[in-house]
Amino acid sequence: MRPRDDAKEARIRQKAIELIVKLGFDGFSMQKLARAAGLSPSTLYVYFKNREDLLLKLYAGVQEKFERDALTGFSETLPFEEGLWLQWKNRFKNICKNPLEYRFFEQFRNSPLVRHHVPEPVAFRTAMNLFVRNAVRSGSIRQLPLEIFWSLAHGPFYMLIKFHLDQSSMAGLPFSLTEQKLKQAFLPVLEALKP
Amino acid sequence: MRPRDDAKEARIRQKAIELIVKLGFDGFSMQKLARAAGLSPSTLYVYFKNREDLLLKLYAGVQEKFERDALTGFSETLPFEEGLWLQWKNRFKNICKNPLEYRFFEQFRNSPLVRHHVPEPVAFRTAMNLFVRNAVRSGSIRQLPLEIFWSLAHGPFYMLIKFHLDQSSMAGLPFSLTEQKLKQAFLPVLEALKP
DNA sequence: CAAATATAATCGAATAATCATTCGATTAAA
DNA sequence: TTTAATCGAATGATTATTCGATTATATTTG
Repeated sequence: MRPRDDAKEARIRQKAIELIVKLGFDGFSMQKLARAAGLSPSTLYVYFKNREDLLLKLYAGVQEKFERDALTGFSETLPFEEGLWLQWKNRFKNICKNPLEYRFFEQFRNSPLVRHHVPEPVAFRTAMNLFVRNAVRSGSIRQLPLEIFWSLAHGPFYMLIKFHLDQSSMAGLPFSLTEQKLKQAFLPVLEALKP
Repeated sequence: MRPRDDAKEARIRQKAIELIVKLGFDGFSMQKLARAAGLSPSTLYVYFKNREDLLLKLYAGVQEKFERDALTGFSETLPFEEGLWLQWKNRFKNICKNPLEYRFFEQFRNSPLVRHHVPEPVAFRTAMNLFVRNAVRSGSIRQLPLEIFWSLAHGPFYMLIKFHLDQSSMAGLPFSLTEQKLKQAFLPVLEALKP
């Protein structure tokens, strides 16, 4: 019996993300993917049940990787400022290292496909929420509904990321995010969250 | 000579947005649109040069409407707190009144199509930036790079909108945004921006 | 004012390309 | 020897767009 080639599946996934970021979901097709990955269209169906299954697994894979990497060095018991800053730094690094994956992720999340996505175990989310509860209990931050808290704690971050990836130029020059600028936004966010 | 039917074009635009929100760009086709709008596929090409032209004009139309409505009652010379709160309220109302348009807008902005979009006159953006300059000069807020300022001033808002439209449930119940909750997020944002 | 004309809107059908998926034959490795 | 991976080709459906015929209306003419 012939074994399934893990490297081949990884190549398919990688090429799929590249194509989708370049062409969008509507420009993306199984035949184009097969050509880009250097194999026959029918081989794709060995690794994925169909097109939708491929897209959903792509999304699940990217999400899992981003969440795992965001937890590097993290603990719910970290002091609040330190823990939140670590989250910002981890996510910033991961997005910079995998910009295509992030663009794919955002494209997927804003498409109707996301409704077919089977949600993952809530481990990541509960870790984050535990972190907030500890911070409230220790008096580091004020008590707020979770959605409001996270919008304050991460909203600015993700808008900076958007500016960065779009190379947006609000002032004269195209914007490029650095860890220093990240910090410049982080300190005011702390002010917003203080009790 | 037979006149062009403005109501028909409006119906096409409306149905197109509905279909795209429901099916995504890849599920959306000219034939489906024709059927939904109750006309022949070829009639679409009277009103739009081709599929891409349709999508770009759809986007431009939605953007223009959102920006125009966001300026209702607004002036660059408004006191900072009042002006920013008006922006939040205006945008919140418009999104609640036109959720499909907003979803389409976000889907488009996160797709590669956005690169083919010819940017509009910068009137809106410069109005906003003038507003910030005035606020800095009057000492209402601290001086920050524009991108950092806007990420602080609007990042939390748009994340709340996302929670609202996704009916996200971080706590037990699905999240639904109200003007009161909006205010609850707005006050800390002011803290973040104070000098 | 009524009738004729001009013209763009509209339609249904057709075109060629591309789509997702399948199938039978072949290949490679356990 | 067995068996799943792989392939090339084929399937029928759907795609964007076009075309010639028809329709409706604004304008001009009688």
